[in-house]
Formats: sequence, C-alpha cells, structure tokens
Amino acid sequence: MRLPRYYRYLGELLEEGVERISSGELSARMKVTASQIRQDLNNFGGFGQQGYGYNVKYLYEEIGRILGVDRKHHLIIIGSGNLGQAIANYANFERRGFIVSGMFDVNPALFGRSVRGIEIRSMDGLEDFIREHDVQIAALTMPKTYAPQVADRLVAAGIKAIWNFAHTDLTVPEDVVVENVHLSESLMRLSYRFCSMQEEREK
Amino acid sequence: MRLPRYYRYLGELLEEGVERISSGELSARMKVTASQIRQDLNNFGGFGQQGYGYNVKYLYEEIGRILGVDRKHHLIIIGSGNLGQAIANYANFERRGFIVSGMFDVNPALFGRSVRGIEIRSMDGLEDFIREHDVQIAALTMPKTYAPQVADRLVAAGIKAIWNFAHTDLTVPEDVVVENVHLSESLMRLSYRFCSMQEEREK
DNA sequence: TAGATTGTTAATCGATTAACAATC
DNA sequence: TAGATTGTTAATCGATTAACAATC
Repeated sequence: MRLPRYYRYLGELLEEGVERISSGELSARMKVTASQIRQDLNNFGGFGQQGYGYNVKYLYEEIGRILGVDRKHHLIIIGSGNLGQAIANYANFERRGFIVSGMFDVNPALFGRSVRGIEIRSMDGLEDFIREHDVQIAALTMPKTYAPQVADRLVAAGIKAIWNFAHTDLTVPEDVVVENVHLSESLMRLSYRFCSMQEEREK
Repeated sequence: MRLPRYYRYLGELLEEGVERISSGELSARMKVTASQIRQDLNNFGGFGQQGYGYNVKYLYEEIGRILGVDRKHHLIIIGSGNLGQAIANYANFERRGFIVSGMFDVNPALFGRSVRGIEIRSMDGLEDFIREHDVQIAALTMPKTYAPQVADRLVAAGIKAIWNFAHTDLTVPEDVVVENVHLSESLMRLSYRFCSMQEEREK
C-alpha cells in the first residue's frame, strides 16, 4: 500500500504551493516509476487529466478520503511507557483525524497522571471506556507477554483495528485489522542490509 | 525480508524447548506456506535435513549470523524525546548486540540527564563521539525538519546505517543503508484497511 | 528398507514496466 | 491544431506455490 506515501508527498507539494504535477515529475521526487504512479492512482479512480497531470489539492483530498483521514477516529493507547507517550505526544496524528481519547496501563503509579491532557487509566475500566467514547482503534504499546490477552479483551469489546507495537503476532477474527510495527525486526533488517553492504565493500 | 520474523519464531520455539521443526509445522505457526519457508531458508544455505526437518538451535544461530545479531553494533539515538527514550529503554535490543552508546538532543535542558545510564549530549560533540565510540548505527528520532541535515552530518562522519523515524525520506550515498519507520504511514495503512473492512461489512 | 521431509525445478500468479492510443 | 500527459493494454519480471525427485 503506497497511498500513504503519495499522501505525504502531495502534502509537501501543497505546502510548497505547487498546484499541479505530472506522474513524471512526481516520479523524479519519489523515486518510483511514472508508470507505477499512474497505475496506483488509476486503481482508485481517474484523478488525472490528459495533457495536464494531477491537481495536487484535489488528489491530496481524494487520497485522504480513501485512507480515511477525512474523518475522526478515536484511539486509545494501552501501555503508557515511553512508546505510548511518544504516540500520544505526536500532535500530527490529530491533524489526520486520529484523536487519542485515553491511555491505559497496569502500573498504579501512573494512574491519574496525564500526557498532553490525556489521563492514564487503570485497565479495569477499559471496556466501559471503549463503549462510552466510541473508540475504534487501539494502539498496543505494552510488553509482548500481555499483548495477546489484551487483544482478546479489545476484540470482545468490539474494537476492529489494532495498531500492534508488541513484539509478537496477534490472532484475531478476520473482521479485525491488525497493523504490526515490529521495531526489533526493523532493526534486524537494517543490520542485515548494513552487514551485506559491508561484505560487498570488502570485495 | 522475512528472516527477522523467522528469527523471532525460532527464538520462541527455542524457549519452548522445541528441538526440531519441519517446514510444515512452522508453516502452521507462522501462517505462511511451507513452500515459502523452504525457499526462503534455502536461499541462504541448506540448513535442513531431508526426513528430519530443521534443527531449531542451529537454524536460529545461522539466521542470527546472517542478520548480524551475532556481533556487537554501537548505536546512537539522535532526538531524546519519548521515542528516543523508548528505544534506549528497550533492553532486548542489547541482547541482540545493539548497544546504545549515546543519546543526543538539541534541547540544552536535557544535557547531562541520562536514560538507563546513557547520557544525553549536545549535538556539538556528535562527530567526535562517533569516531571515539566506533558507532555504526544512528537512530533518528527527531522532528522531520532536522532529519535531512543531521543525516548529512552522520554520513560525513562515516555512519553507514540510519534507522529513520523522522517523517521524511532521506537522500544518502548508495553505500549508506536507511531503514525507515514511518509511523504516520503505518497508522494510515491501518485506517485504510479499517475503512475498507467497514465498507465491506455494510454490504 | 520405509517414511518423512528437504532442496529444487517447473507452473502459476501478481506486480512492475513499457508502450501507445485516447484525450485534454 | 500541436503538445503534453493520462489511462490502459500488453510485455516483462519476480515472487509464490505446487510438485516431486533426492536423500536422510
């Protein structure tokens, strides 16, 4: 799924005041082929115009709609350590419609503390909170040992989207979507590429 | 690159005390085809044995070697906010040989503070620090506006691996590897899939 | 030896790229 | 109308799956 990346580049173009762009120009910026850009965009609808290219503002908004960032999504963060707080503090998510409604933790020492005005709560009230605040997305930023059981509670409470930062895979019903962010795997991929590159240099 | 995921599953098997595993069993656990597992593993060498399967410990160690987690890598974190601290605090990276040697920030209020014994430093000493501590990897956890210029400094100082959490793409020489972790794009992918699923349900 | 399971080849599938007709 | 650039089809490439001979 490359739409989020297009969305980012279009946002930058918009800030630069660029009004229109051709697949060729965008291709040079993003370092993907113009062909791929046209294919990708055309799969979701004919957003361009022959002889003109793509209107930046229009395309940006259309992609935003497809990605669902034109509407509000209420989000909770389960695990209020540094990673949970990092997410809570990243104000730009809010601009995209992702509103952090609540934070949770198992550590009583954190209860009542708040991050950017968002109170950290006990896990006891999780289900009630989800219902009362119309929460759609849950970010899991707690240790991997707790993640599967918390995911089960979330699913039982009706959550349909899980942003999983725990270093484990989750088993969920097929109508629940999980997006994994496995940082340790990401770091190993970097390490792998770094080592391969080093071996190449030695030749 | 699926090796890090295999590595994770093999580590779990090892903890469970499983001695050997066939591509078929691993396939069921990981939810990928047995054919793909055999292809993947065979690309890096013949780690299995006909009629037996794969020895978990041996395969785990071999993959570790390929990923470079059998050696030590010195890592610095540039940007000492919540995200930088989250990485510094994740002790498991250390177990894989990734040693956080230093943390940096532009905010003088943080200088001298330390996270898990790692001192937060001024950006002034960056180049000297990299040289003196034989730093190989830099994690970029600062706002996107600073990232490109910091990346340039890192490259000039000889860094060959950048773990980029800034919400922008970096331009580096071809012998420098960059692994991007674009959280906002990850969240949009989740949102996209969530919205698609919802539309499907409505049908 | 018989059974199990890999390594590996061949077939299938999907994604990327190239090319160009349609059209603004 | 001429030029530019998309939308779209066809060709290419690579990745996944299936199948089975090799072999432990």
